[in-house]
Amino acid sequence: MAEVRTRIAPAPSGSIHVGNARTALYNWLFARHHGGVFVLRVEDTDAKRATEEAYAAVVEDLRWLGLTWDEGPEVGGPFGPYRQSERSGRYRAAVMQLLDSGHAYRCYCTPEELAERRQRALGEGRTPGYDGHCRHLSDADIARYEAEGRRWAVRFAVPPGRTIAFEDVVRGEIATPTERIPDFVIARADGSPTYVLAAGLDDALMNITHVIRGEDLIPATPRQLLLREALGITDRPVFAHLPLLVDGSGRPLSKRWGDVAVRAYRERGFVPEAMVNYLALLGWSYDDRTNIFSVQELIERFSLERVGRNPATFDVAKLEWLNQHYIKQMPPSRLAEQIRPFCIAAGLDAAGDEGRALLERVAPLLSERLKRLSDAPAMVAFLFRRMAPDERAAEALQGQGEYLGAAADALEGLERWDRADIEAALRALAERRGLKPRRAFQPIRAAITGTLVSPPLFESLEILGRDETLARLRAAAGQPVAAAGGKA
RNA sequence: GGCCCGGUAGUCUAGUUGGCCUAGGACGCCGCCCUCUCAAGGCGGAGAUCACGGGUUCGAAUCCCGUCCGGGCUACCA
Repeated sequence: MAEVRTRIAPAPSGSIHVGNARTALYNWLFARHHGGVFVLRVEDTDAKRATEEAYAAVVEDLRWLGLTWDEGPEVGGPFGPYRQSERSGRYRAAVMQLLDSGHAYRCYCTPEELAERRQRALGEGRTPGYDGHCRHLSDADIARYEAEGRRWAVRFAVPPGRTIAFEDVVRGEIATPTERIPDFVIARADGSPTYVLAAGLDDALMNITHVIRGEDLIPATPRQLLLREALGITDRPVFAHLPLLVDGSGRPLSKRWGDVAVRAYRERGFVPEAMVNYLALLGWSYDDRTNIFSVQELIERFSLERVGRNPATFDVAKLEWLNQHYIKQMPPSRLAEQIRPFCIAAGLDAAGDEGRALLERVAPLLSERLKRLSDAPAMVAFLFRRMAPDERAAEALQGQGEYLGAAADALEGLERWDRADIEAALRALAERRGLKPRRAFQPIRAAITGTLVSPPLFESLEILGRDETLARLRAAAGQPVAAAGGKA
């Protein structure tokens, strides 16, 4: 096989949809697996939506996912430009060629006329596609339309009596009689190309060998094949149409259901490794048991043959499980860096060196407790500020004043302030009082963190520091606090 | 309406040259163990008449026919 070339061709309408992210991932994995080229082509022909910010968001998302492109905007390549807005000359030339060769014709029908005929066809139970009205206009008709000042679009003249077939890697053969393909628009009245023309032509011009895209584009495929043929392009790419991603009720993922933008997942504390792993599993499987794949493993194992055919439901719970897995694997120092922005956003003073150091120290306690990076602030807030006890903590503190004072006393004289000695002192105290560990430590946790759920207690106290620990215990005990040196 | 694609537990899926499937794995859920809380980890459990109905066959999730359900396309959107 010649060099494999795949592409992702997003419309820059902001942060990319997770469905497009999956399509991008499969294209990328396929290219990497075969040592081929992954192309990024921006379909920004719809000027209304294609803002620079939206474009930047697309680029940012792809980079975040790690889907580096070998050719495309910002990196260039031999088949550029890679933004369709800069390729209009090529589309125009193709349209002219098709017009000249009789493969396409001018259509003078107005949108109103089309809508009306369409309605009528629907009302009479007929197939609503274009009726070929302008396909064989007489010179007189044309002269009249021109005299009326009508604008024209260009339609492809679909040849009758043929069947266009192609072999879809995931679905097998798909054949379409040309009778079912109405003459479709390839250039709008303003001269701009439609998707079928632009995407199909660019795929050919850029030597894309494997077109991997959503199954919503299956009907576009025979049209693009027809276009290639009419343009004299003899080779054709391999097609693979991926099943759609749907929500819990089987509908395509939409804003109504929840987060559909990749950026939303990043902002909600998911890490790219988890996202990539999860997306890979959504429609593809390697065997009957493996769920965890590093990017390298995905590249080695990915194949279109093992892509499924049925639509997949996006399940945040499984994504979270993977996210937790990758967070657990992360070196603590990296985890500390990753959670820092979330802590800062939550209002914790984690921006400076002191805050950074604090996060470095708690990170090991967090790695097995975070489903999302965004869970971190709530768990570490007590290290940055004193917390008013919540309802359950307040309850646990009832009548514990004397005990908490004793705990403070037990800790005050420690020679070394480390986890092991803190634990030994508090366990000894519990022992003396005949308290079960749970009953002994929860009041202390409540006094220190303001809650009954926190990172492990002894480590937490070690990190908090002696002064602040004693101050909080004494405050909770109702005792005067002797010159607490900690932050409050 | 027409054409196309799909239908294994709540979810993702394995299995599709028919027998190794009394349908395997994972997430989630439930229980137990561990335990200073929460997690993590270990162990165990519930959960699928393989959409439904026929047929072929000694034998079907796997083959054939029909039905139902879901989705896509049917745009001068992509």
